[in-house]
This record gives sequence, C-alpha cells and structure tokens, in this order.
Amino acid sequence: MITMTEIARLTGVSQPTVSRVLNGNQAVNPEVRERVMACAKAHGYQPNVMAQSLAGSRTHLIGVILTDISNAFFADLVKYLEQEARKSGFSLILFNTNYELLHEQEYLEVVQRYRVDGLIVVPVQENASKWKTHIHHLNIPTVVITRRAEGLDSVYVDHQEAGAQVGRHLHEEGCESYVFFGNTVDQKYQGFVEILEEQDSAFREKLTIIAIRDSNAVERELQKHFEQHPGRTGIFAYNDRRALQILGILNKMGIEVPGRAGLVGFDNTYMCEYLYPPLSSVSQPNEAMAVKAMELLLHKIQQPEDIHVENWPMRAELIPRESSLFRKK
Amino acid sequence: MITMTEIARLTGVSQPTVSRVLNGNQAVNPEVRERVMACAKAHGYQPNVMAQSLAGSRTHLIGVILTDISNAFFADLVKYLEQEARKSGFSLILFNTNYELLHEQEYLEVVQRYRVDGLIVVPVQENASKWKTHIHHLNIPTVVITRRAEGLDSVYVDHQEAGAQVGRHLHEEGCESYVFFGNTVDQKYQGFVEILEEQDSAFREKLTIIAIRDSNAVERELQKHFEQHPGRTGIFAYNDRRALQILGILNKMGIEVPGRAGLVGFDNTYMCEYLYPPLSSVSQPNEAMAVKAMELLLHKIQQPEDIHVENWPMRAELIPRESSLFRKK
DNA sequence: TTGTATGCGTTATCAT
DNA sequence: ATGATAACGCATACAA
Repeated sequence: MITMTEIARLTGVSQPTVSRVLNGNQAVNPEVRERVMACAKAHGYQPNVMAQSLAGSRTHLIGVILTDISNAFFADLVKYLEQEARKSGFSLILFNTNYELLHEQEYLEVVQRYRVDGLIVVPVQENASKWKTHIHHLNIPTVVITRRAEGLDSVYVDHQEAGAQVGRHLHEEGCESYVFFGNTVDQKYQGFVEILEEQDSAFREKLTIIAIRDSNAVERELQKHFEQHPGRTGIFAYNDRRALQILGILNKMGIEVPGRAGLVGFDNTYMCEYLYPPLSSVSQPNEAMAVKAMELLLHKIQQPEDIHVENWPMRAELIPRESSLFRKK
Repeated sequence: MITMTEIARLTGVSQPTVSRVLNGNQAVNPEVRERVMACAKAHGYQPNVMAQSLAGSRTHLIGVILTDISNAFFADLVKYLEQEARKSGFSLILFNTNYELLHEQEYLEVVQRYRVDGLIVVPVQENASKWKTHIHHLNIPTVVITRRAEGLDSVYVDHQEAGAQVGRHLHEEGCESYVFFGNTVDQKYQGFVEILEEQDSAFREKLTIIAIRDSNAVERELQKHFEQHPGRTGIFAYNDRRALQILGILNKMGIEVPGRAGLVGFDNTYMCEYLYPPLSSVSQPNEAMAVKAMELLLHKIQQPEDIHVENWPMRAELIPRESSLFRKK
C-alpha cells in the first residue's frame, strides 16, 4: 500500500505537499496537484487511518456494544446505526456481550484501545453502579440505546406508554378479561395495568399473569382463565416470539382468534403480517432511534464541551391487525 | 488516556522499559516491573492500537462486509463471527452493503484505510469480475461466506444437497405431488428436482413452481394444484419467511397440514418450533460456518505465504417437524 | 506556494 | 537489565 512519502518521492515534491493535495486543504500549484492526484489514483492510494489518528485527528470509529446481535430487533437497529454512521464517514466496530458482564467490561477496554470517537451501548444492566462508574471513567462520548441509564444520554422507547396503548386497544375491542405474558417489573406491564384500572376498577380480578414458558403449563393456565372468564379475552405478550407460541397454543386449544381472544405482540417482527391471523403488534421506531442516537453522539463528538445529558423517550406504535380486531358478525 | 512515555516519566524509567514490562517480554528488574505495573494499573493504561499498528504490528481488526445485517440469518452469523474473533483477540469492523454495489466498493476502500488484517465477506455478486479484480488487488486475506466465489476461499452451505434432503424427505413421507416456492436457478431447486426425478420419472408433471409473492395469487395457484393432484402434496419453500406465509394461506384455504400437504421451510428460524403445526425446516450450520471461516482467515493472516485456496461446502440438516410428518391414522 | 522539522504512541534495534 | 535512537504514516506549525 503506497504512502504519502512514496508519492512524494515519485512526483518529486515533499510529503506535506502531498498531504495538502490529498486533503484538498491549501492552495497548491495546479500542476503539482494534478501530478500528485494522478499518482495517487494510479497507485490506489488509501490513507492510513491509524497514522491519521495518531497524528491527532479522530479515528472515525464508533464502538457499538450490545447484548445480542442475533436478536432481530438489535440487528435491525445495527443496520440503521451503520447507515447513519456511514453518512458521516464513521465506521462501526461491533461487540456482542451476549449479556455477560465480563465481556461487557472487557469490551469497554477494547474500545479504549482503539480510541473510538464515540460509543453506542445497549448495556447488560444499565443502572449497575459499577458499569456506570466504568463508563464515566472512559471519558468517551456515549449514548445508551433502547435503555434508559440515568446520567447518560439515552434513546429508548417509552414502554409504559406502549403498554397503555395495548390496554386501551384491547379494551376498545371489547375485551372483558385479560392475560399478560411477561414479567411484572416490565414497564409495559405497568402501563397496561394503569390504563385498564382507569377503565375498570375490578380489572385486577380479570387479569391473569403468566410468566412461565413451558407450552403445556401455559395451556393449563390459559384453560383455567378461559373457564373463569367467559367474555372476550385480551392477551398481551411481551414480544412477538412469545405471541407466536401463544397463537400456536390457542390454535391447538381450538380458541378462536380474534373471536374468543384478541392477541397483541411486541416488536412488530416481519412475520406478523404473514401469520394467520395476522398478528397485532407494537412497532418500535428502530430507524428513528438509531438516527437520534447517532445524531446525539456525533454532536457530543463534535462538541465535547457540551456536557448536557439528554433523554429521548420515543413513542412506539401499535399496529392493529386481525388478531385483535373484533369483527362484528 | 495515559501513555507509555507518561508512565516512564512517573516511574523514572525509560519508555522502552515500560514497553517491555507491559508486554511481559524481556527480563526486567522485578522492582521496576512492579512499579511500572502499579502505575499502569492506577492510571488505567490501555495501549493505543493505532500506534501499535503503525509501529508494525497488526491492527487486529477484521472487516466484515455483508449484504444485510437485519436478516436474521446473517445477524446470527455475525454473532458467531464476533465470538470467534474475540477468542483470538480480534475485533470486527462491520459494514452493511444493503445489496448495493456502490456501497460494497466504497467499503472495500474503507477497510483498506483501516488496514484490517483480514476480511470476511458476503458479496453482492460473488462472481462479478469487477468485484473479484478489486478483491484480489486489495491483497488482504479474505474469506467469502455463505457464497461460493471461485478463486477465493469460500465457506458455504451446499444448497443442492440440502434440496435433495428435502426432496427425499417429502417423498418418504408419502407425497405424490410437489410445489416448489422460489427461483429455479436456486441450487436448492436443482437438488430437489434431481433426487425426485430419480424416484419418479413422471415427477415433472407432478410439480408446480410458484415464484410470485402476492398472497391471493399464490392461493389461486395452490388451489389449481390441489384440484389437479388429489394425493398428498409436498411443499418446499426457499425460506421460512415464505413458508410462514404459505402456512397462513393453507390455513385460510382449509388445507390440512400435514395431512393434505407437507410443508418444509429453509433456515430453521427460531419461530419454526412455535408455529402450529411446528414447521420442518433446513438448518444451516451457522456456528460451524462462522468457526470455519474465521479459522481459515486467521490461518491466512498468520501464514500469508500459504496461497492455497479452500472451498468448504458444508452440510445443512433437515429438521423434521410436524408440518411434514405423515401421521398414519 | 512549498519544504523543513516535529510529534503522535508504539515497537524494535542497537548500544551500554 | 536498560536507555538511546530510529521508524511507522501522517498532520501541522513554521520558515522560506
């Protein structure tokens, strides 16, 4: 790979002159400019980012540390992050923690070694004090994405509001009892419950919470619920994967969807529209999140003195499909 | 970020001595060693990869250029690639071409600028001569993955053999007619057809090929097929996404699966086991491919003189599930 | 407009 | 065992 010094030798000028030409910076003699450019092109010159970075400029590297790239949701996010980074001439150096704190810690060191200009992170535990201390010590512009970490710029979806949307929707579609699949510490659950309690003070008695995964056990729980609640049941699953499993179980049980039970998933995975019936789901604004996160990050990179911390809760959107729409007969 | 020179100043030794200590290389005075180590640890020293690389060692960067990270299959692959890279102390710098040749070309330049030690690529068009010339000019150890590029190390799945597996399976499960969803240039199709022609010389007349995507149009085509072929029908879809759509359509048509039609997908996506009925699918050995690709690449990086080109066709495996199993009543 | 000199943080080759 | 010194490829301040 040819270097500036080499081009200088070949064209009979000094290396800084080559630098000027190649960076289009200063006023250079047009003839020299042409000669140098021609030589560079002929030899396929590519600047050595390592040297550039050493000499004081930026690395144009953005470290992306996330928990699970094989998760379609994160993979989608990465796609948009990469797209945005590219627009500004940055490249992504990617790390997958696999939800392991040790890996996360190690990667925090690796990105330091590469002197990344900025960091976009999906933390394993966004509010663990150890992690926060570590991050703050790095002194690298950082944006947390899909999670809210206090004291750090965060771009995420307001899950509580999303849960409320689902609750409102199922209620409007005539559901008289409810099943929530997932963990009750989930903000989705909080929003779901709150809005429905507003509608119906006896709501709690009409709610079944299922956290187990085993299909047979789930079927038993559902059976029990349907026996106790004759009216239409609204089911909210914390993600589409889970919703898919439930759809299969309902199918097997002979429960009519959406007639007897309305189902809503989360993440709006591509498969939703292909399922039978098509699955209602909550769509997270992946591209918007990526764009905003990168925007915040680049701003911090360019203006390091701006120490202002921003929170960007974004709104998810329920995409109603057949699985939860009450069709009057 | 503290440097070796700074540590040298603080501990009253020379910078090269610090280097020796930190690299555990030479015999150094134990007292000095301890002093330096303590100082490094206290200040959270991290080597500057840019400087290391400039000074002659490797960048420990592996460029990963692929077509679509948001595709679950590639995302999964990346997960394993990252895992393997990490084991050997390499990091991934990731690029998503989005199937655009211009982006691919541009990224080929970017990885040069970063002086990556090696390249793992899913090309947009693996046998375009322009691309191949470009790749060869780079003179960077490269492994092509999921595709077979002649003249370049390639790790991929033998789709023809995979198609044959599906054909054999459906035949064994008592199918008397067949539907293939996809493109006939697909190697999967070739293998599928070949094996079935061996079994039944009149096979071609019993085969319907559907390439369209529109659900209504697909339904009409299927309807026609079922009217003409009363026996059990074996359906092979080129990927799970498509299989899912078909499952929905069959459901809607009232076609019993697997009784009236056996269905097999491709990629063995996580959703297969949650579908109703669970979907038979061909599993690509993602982890094995990633491991092999990285192994080949690291070998080439460490032994650049070994110019030997290797092809690694790997075997996919049909995972039979309820959707294609003939249950005798 | 152009060349000289210097420094970035390492590694590596010398002496000592 | 350790310290000078040079070199990697580039940017930049300064001199001419």
